[in-house]
This record gives sequence, structure tokens and C-alpha cells, in this order.
Amino acid sequence: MDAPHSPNAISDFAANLHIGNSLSRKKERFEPLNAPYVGMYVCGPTVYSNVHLGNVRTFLTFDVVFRYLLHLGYKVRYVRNITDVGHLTGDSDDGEDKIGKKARLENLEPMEVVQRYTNDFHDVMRMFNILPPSIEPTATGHIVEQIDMISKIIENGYGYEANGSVYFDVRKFAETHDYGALSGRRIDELQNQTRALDGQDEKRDPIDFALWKKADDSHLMQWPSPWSVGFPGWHLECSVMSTKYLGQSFDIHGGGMDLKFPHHECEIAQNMGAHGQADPVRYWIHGNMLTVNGRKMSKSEGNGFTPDELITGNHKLLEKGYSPMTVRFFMLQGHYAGTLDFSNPALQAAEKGLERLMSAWRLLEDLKPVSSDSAQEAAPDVEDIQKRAYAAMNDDFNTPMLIAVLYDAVKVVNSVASGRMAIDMEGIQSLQSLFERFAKDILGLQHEDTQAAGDDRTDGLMAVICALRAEAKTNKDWATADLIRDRLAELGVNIKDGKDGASWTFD
RNA sequence: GGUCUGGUGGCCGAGUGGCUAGGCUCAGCUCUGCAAAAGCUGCUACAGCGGUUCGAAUCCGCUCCAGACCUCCA
Repeated sequence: MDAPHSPNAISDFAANLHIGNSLSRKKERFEPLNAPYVGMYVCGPTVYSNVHLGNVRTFLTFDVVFRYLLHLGYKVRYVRNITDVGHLTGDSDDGEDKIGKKARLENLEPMEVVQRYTNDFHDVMRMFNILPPSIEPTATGHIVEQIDMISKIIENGYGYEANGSVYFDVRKFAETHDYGALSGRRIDELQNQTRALDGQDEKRDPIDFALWKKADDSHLMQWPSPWSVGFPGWHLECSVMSTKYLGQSFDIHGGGMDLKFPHHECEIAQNMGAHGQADPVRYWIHGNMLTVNGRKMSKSEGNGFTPDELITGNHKLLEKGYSPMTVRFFMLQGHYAGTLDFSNPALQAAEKGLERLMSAWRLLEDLKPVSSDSAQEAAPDVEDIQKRAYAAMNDDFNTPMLIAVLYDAVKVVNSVASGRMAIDMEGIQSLQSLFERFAKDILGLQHEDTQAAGDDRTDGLMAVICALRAEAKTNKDWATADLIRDRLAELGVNIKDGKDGASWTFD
């Protein structure tokens, strides 16, 4: 991806980037701690099952953030973890972790489960053209660091051991820190609302959370520690890995809205408790949920589906299959901070809208200048379109607005292509650059029907067929001309009659 | 119960004080042998009730509705 100016320069447009910070609940101008470097951490998946579309949305959100920061010229270190230590299953709290349970049910090593679903996760990310992060650390690869962080927290007086488990002393921490600042929760309100969970009687206070849990014999994944043979608490890994790779204070932390509490709140407490760092994360970004009929997409609701089901349409919620790019575009048509409702009509609309966008982009490749003498409309102000495109992205990554701006460019391309609007070569190049930057680099859209470009033989055959049909048309032999068009349509080849002869595309 | 999000036209979905969002659908027109594509035009909006204001979808208050989260559960 090229930066707008020289390879090492930060774009002038970067100065106006504003991010909706969920910590302050305000849009704030983005100022990196150590420009041109930017550190970003995003909570990755727990790899105990296939990811579904709701998960994809979160990673897509941060893919666009990552892409835009790169585009602006920042040197981004993007860390996205893999949670490969299972934590407790569901509400039932049967004392078994998710990965361990899956391993037992399928008679696999826990690490086989981890590998299988990590591979699946990577496949899905590729399918949706989501860029890999700079570092993808795993929880199990950082047990030593986690134990070390727990020790620091204990030393600082914010952690205590009970029966081989270690808990975070929330009340102690809250004496000097604002626990609940991110989620807006008050510890007095939290007090009576905690669920009855394993080990609750070991805690000094029900609101304390686990840093280390002693494992019983049935627990498949366990490690030695100064306190017991056991496993780390869920919130700890992200604190440890973000600190290790990005430092005690870094620029952006992202994740799904559902992780705000307790996960991210606890992360902040752990970081502060261990390092005394006042401001571990400068900008918190939370992606909102994908809903189906107004309900959060989740496995337990049975309303989530896998990419395979999506493409084949083989799911009770899907009327037909949709391509990954259609889904990517559909998601980008909503802002990441709002819920997005999944429905067949909405996806079909996205499919058609994307097709229009991509067709114009394709047209642009062979667009020729149109003189102002022959055109009814004056040349477009591409510079202005580009300005609005940057303004949209700078306004908290407003991809729906960016897409609306791109449709202005689509209109220009179509008008020029039909000879209605004037444009010079420079204008065409500006438009090409616009699509390259915003559609390809930033939104990550790509043509899916590349095989339709055809080889030489196909092109030759089509040229012959079109020539025959053109002759039929010249002879006003409409029956033959229509027959050719209809039969080709049945084969998935669409003929469009333009001013300069017919063109063709594959479905 | 608490916390946090939201409630926008036929559908999806932007927009935080006055200026066209956009996409899809539908209707009409232009172009076209017809069709498709494209362009143009039109259509029905801002949950409700009060308030602030010259002016509110946009600010404030209340009500109603929906969703998410509430300690180890994306």
C-alpha cells in the first residue's frame, strides 16, 4: 500500500483522524504516542469452534482501522491474540473449560482442537480479505509472562492467594483507582449481582476476579506456578501480551462490545495493578454486534452461521448463498459502533450495490478521455471527491459515508463511459487512484470473478460470437440476435449492447 | 434492578441545530429494434409527549420499545 506522499511520510490527512473512544465516550483526535509508530491490540478468538459471521464483523472492523492507519503512512504494529487456553463453558459452570471439553468429546489433544480452529480462523480471515496482524501471540505461549505479571500484582498489594488460586482485589484497587471507568459500572452495584461461580467462597469479595486458577485432575490444560498447578485467568493474557509487544502504554485497544465488561475493565485493572501505569490504553474502540432479527448472533441462539453455510446458502436463515465480498461490503455499509441487522433483503441489496460499484471500477480501467466539446456535462472535481472520502474515514472510520462518496465516483465513471461527461487523462488517473486507495487498500474490496476475465481463447470465441450477432443486428435479424443473447445468458454470459458495440461479462 | 447501546422513509443504513446521505426496491422518463446497463425524475422519514431556539431527526427532560452486558460467558 502506498502512502499518499513519500513512503516514509505521514499523510496530511492523518492530522484530522478522529476516533470514537469508548473510554471517554467522545470522538477524539488521534495522536499516536510515538508517531510514526502506532500500537494496536485486538482481542482475538477463543479457538474451540468455528468462527461465525458475528466474530468476523469485529475482525473486519479492525482490519479497516489497520488498513487506514497503514494508508495514512503509520508504521502499525497490530497484535491480535489467539486464546488457546479454554475458559469455563457457558452459564452452567460445570468446571470444564471449552477447549478441554471439546477435546474430551472428540477424543483429541487440546492442542489438536486449538490447531484445527486456528486454521479455520485463518482460512476465514483470508476468505474475507482480512489482513493478518503483525503479531498473533497465543496465551499458552505466554504462561511464564502471565505468572510474572501475577507476581507483580501480588507484590503491589492488588492480588492475593487462596487455596492455590490467585484473585485480584478489586476493592483494594478501587481505593486508589477508578475501577469501572470503561464500562460505567460501580463496584457497589456490582456487589450483589455476581453469579454463584466456582471458588466464590475463596474470594475476599464476590467482585474479585481470578488471575490464576488451581486445576483439578480432570482439567486437561494445566501448568505449574508458585501457587498451584493450574491455569491463568481469562483476562490476564491480553494484559500480558499487549504489554509485552506494545509496552505499558499503547495507542489503540479494540474488541467486541461484549468484551467491555468484565474483560477489558479487568485488563485495565491488571495493567495498572502490575505497572502503576496511569493510562495503559489511549483509545478504546469497541465494535458492535451483528444481530439477526434484532438478536445478537451467537451459537447458543442457533442464529449464527459459518462461512461455508454463507457461501452455499445452506442454512435455514439464508435464502441463497452470498459471496464473502458481498458480506464484507454489507458490513462496511454500517458503522462499526452500531448494531447491524442481518437479513436476506439487506444482503441482496448489498450484492447488487457492490456489483454496481465493481462494474464502474472495471469500466474505469479502460476509460478514455472525453473532450468537453462532445460532452453535455463538465468535468468532475475528483479532488473534491477524494477530500470527502478522507473526511469520511477521518470521522471515526465512517465507512458507510465513504461508500456513499464512492458512489459519486461511480456516477462519474458511468457518465464518462457513456460520453455524457467530459474528462481528461489526468481526471481518469485521479479516479483510478481514488478506487485504488479507498475501495482496494482501505475497504479491502476486490473483484471476485477474476476467472471471468477469460483466457485468450475465450476472448477470441466471444469476439467471433459478438461479430456474428452484430451482423445479424445489421441485417435487422432480431430473432437471431436475441437467440444468441438468450442462449449465452443461459450459460451465464451477459451481453450488453453499447454505443461502440456489445460487451460481455460472466455471472 | 444496574450499566451501556439503539429506536430514521417499502427494506438496509448514514447524518448532532438550518444545506441531497448512500445502497436496494417501486413508478415514470431518456437512450435502445427489444432487453440489459447507464443517466434523469418521483415516492413515503426521523418512536411518543413536553421543553430550549427564529429554527431540532439533531440539544434537554420524561415516557414507551428493543438489544447487549452485569466476574471468568466471542
